[in-house]
Amino acid sequence: MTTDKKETAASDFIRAIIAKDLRNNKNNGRVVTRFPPEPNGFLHIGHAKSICLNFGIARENPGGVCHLRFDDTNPSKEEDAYVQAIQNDVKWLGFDWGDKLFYASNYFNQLYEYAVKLINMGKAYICSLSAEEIRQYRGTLTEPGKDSPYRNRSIEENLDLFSRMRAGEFAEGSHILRAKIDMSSGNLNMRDPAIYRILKVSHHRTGDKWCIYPMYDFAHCLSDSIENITHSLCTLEFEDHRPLYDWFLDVLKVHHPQQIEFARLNLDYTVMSKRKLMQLVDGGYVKGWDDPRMLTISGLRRRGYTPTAIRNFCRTIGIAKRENRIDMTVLENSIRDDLNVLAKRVMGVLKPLKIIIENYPEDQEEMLEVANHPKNPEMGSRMVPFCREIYVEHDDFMEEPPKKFFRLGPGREVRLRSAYFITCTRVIKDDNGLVVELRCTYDPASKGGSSPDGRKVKGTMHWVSARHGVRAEINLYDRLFTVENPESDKDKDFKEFLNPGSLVTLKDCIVEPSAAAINPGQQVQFERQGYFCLDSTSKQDNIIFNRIVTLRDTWTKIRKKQGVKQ
RNA sequence: UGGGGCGUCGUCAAGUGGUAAGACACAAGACUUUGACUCUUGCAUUCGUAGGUUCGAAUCCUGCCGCCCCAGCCA
Repeated sequence: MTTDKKETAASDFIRAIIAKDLRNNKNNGRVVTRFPPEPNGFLHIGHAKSICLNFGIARENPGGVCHLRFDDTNPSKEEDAYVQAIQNDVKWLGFDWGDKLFYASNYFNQLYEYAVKLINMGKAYICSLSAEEIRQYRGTLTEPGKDSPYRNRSIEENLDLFSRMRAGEFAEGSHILRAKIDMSSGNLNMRDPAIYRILKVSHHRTGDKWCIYPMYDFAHCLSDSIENITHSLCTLEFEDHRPLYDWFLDVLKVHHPQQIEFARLNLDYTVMSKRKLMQLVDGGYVKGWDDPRMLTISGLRRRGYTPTAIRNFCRTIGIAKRENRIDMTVLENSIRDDLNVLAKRVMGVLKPLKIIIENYPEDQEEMLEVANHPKNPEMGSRMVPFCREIYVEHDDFMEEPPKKFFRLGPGREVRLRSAYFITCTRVIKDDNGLVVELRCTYDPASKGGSSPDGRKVKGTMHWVSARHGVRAEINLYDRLFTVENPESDKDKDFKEFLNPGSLVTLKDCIVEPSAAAINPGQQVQFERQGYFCLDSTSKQDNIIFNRIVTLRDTWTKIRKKQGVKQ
């Protein structure tokens, strides 16, 4: 079952370009895209945008394919554990690369040959300036750079030096292969960019075979070309790199994919870069890459998000070139939409308040039938135990109820969902004056939740039998940061805006027996509270739920408004 | 005094010369054994701004303003 919104076909400027190319038979009618992550961290919701775009386009076009290619040209940052996690995440999101799994490192030999070819064409040279000197020679944003004194080495010397770089004869940083383009270009990327650097680091796939590694600009365009990619989609910050992407392919006269850039995703109240997410993980601010507060794919999965919800979210936000910052409510809405249809309803009390129903026989217990879904009878019903002692939500009782509060209060009558009407007769407090227990009476005629005399009660509350309920721990998650854009303050580190209340663990929640029996990974709705799932660390004797998202809460809004007025 | 982008509702986003889609948010109301869901209604005489072309401009032209990205041997 799925709630994918296919009826609204995605349409954006990239798909428009591709459709036009197809009409003009530009690539013999082929569409080949690729998703090219660097295996240096976990995928996040921003990557999901790119995954949905690239794999989505491939899926939408007959014969379209999307490659998964690991852009592993910097072994000092990359690990095999990340390539495994990334594959897992892409699959989980619902996409399939078939046999099109590649690595830039697969092409190291070819890339090396292309570099040699460039040298032979007089289009690349070995520069022996230090990193610092290269920076100085590069010029500034407003001033042109200067030619390297090594720029006019002979082809023979360049060839010799390059092969010796490869052979490991030189120290890191002593030499570098550069493209010979234009040191006065207004585009810094064209000022003789680095192509190969010496890195005496072993690579997660090629081991110690190489001690020189190609740079992104060189490796990426050629990898695209080698794989016969037709449309190479990337984010806006690579716009400046496109002339270089084109330069390599034009000079080498090889298949030339079209690079198209789109705006990356920004979401309220979070950060969206692998570097920053890594800081949160490494600094212990969260409990790993899959911490449910993290907007990583694995974090969202553990939190209880569905692939469908994430895909729908990506469709909703669209693809364009302007900078954007999406409301968190859009993401939340996408999971509510999906789970509203799919999730079984159960009852669970987060902050228990005990009620003793004084006119309910002490030794009586009964099973009450409760529907699993209010709109979908096919989801059936279950039997829920009821007895004289029950728990209700502490927040559902107020000793002095304000206007419009239609839950429980002294002398008030409410409905217990699918059970009975009860009336509060007495409030019991502890020494500090805190309400610790309620005494009520019930109306036996109201069994099932309606009264034969037709009288109305405004409030309906969830409840759990105290004798039968199962104790559970529940993690309530809130946004990770307290401000919309934690990265906007240039004087403060983004971590200063971490929300101390982003995780609140409730240890003494009580849930109905059937809730405790759900499968890991299955989502349920605790009525009136929100959507939850079992955490991956949940055990039979220590049940742990994660709150995925709350239900929309009009009452809280009303209360806040009343608060403002007072 | 460099180069590259972008400016349409609070937030996203359609629109590509014919008179401003949709989504989220928000507001009002209906329904309701979840204050949920669902439903109804409202929400840009206006498209950064000033001119120009045109019968007609968010769409074409010009000037101006604002915002973002680029000086890794990261991707």
